[in-house]
Amino acid sequence: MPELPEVETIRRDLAPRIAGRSFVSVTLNWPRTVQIPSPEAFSRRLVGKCIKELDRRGKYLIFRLASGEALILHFRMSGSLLLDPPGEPGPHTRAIFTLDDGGRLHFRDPRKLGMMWLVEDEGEVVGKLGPEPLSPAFTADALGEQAKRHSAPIKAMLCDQSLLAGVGNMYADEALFAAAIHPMRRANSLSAGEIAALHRALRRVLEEAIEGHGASITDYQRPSGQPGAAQFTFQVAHRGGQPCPKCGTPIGRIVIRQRGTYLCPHCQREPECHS
DNA sequence: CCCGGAACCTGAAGGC
DNA sequence: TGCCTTCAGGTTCCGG
Repeated sequence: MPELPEVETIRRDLAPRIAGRSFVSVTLNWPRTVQIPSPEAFSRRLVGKCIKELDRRGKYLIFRLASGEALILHFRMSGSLLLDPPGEPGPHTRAIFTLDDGGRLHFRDPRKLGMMWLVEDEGEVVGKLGPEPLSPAFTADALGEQAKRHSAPIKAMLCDQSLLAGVGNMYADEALFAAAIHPMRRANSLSAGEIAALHRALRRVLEEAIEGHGASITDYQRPSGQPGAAQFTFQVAHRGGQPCPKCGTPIGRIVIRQRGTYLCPHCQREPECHS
């Protein structure tokens, strides 16, 4: 599931290879991936357009075009973007972008939940996102102010894209474990010390995952087809039943807001039971 | 405002 | 072995 570190890896891998290239053709095998405009207009308008730069906002990958338009991709659960994959396009290839140097970009997405947009104003798609967790603007104070205003479980707050961009299920669990905070704790119950620890943990967990080129838990792969290695550094995420690296207690799994949540029941103490 | 639940999807895993 | 059910989860939308 591509979250911030996975999308950032795709951006870094791809940027030097496709900056300055133009689209020669666009083939849509699953047109419903396209949100804006119509699939026909999407393909037609992309042809001939030059890629100025690749950017990322939260979990969105943004192709800034020389025309001023933006091609935006979201990978949701199972999407990946492959550059020049060997052989014929696989059965899960939903779109193929051919570039003017012969390069081919395959949008692969087994579960068909991925999305693409071609827009004049990227704010139309990414305008409502919260701050980037790795930007200087995201301070511990900013996180604390945010937390004060929310009584929801802290994990739900971390995963809310309008409050913080790019953190999803896996990295929220990892950050909360690193900060020794139970994911069910109400956001506005966290002490200043806990907020500071959580802020540090978020940054460290995301930076380390980027260094590991993302986590290949299920379908994610780098544009080269290689897997990432960040999953090997996970302490709790997707490690139910295995011993906690800090204390040896078996990692537990609970459900918060319909999402599987991994935690150490010993290191991350339960919030007060209010019967 | 806050929350739960469904919908979108299909491959994998579990039950019988 | 094989069919059926359930689950996974990011985002959006609907309803209580």
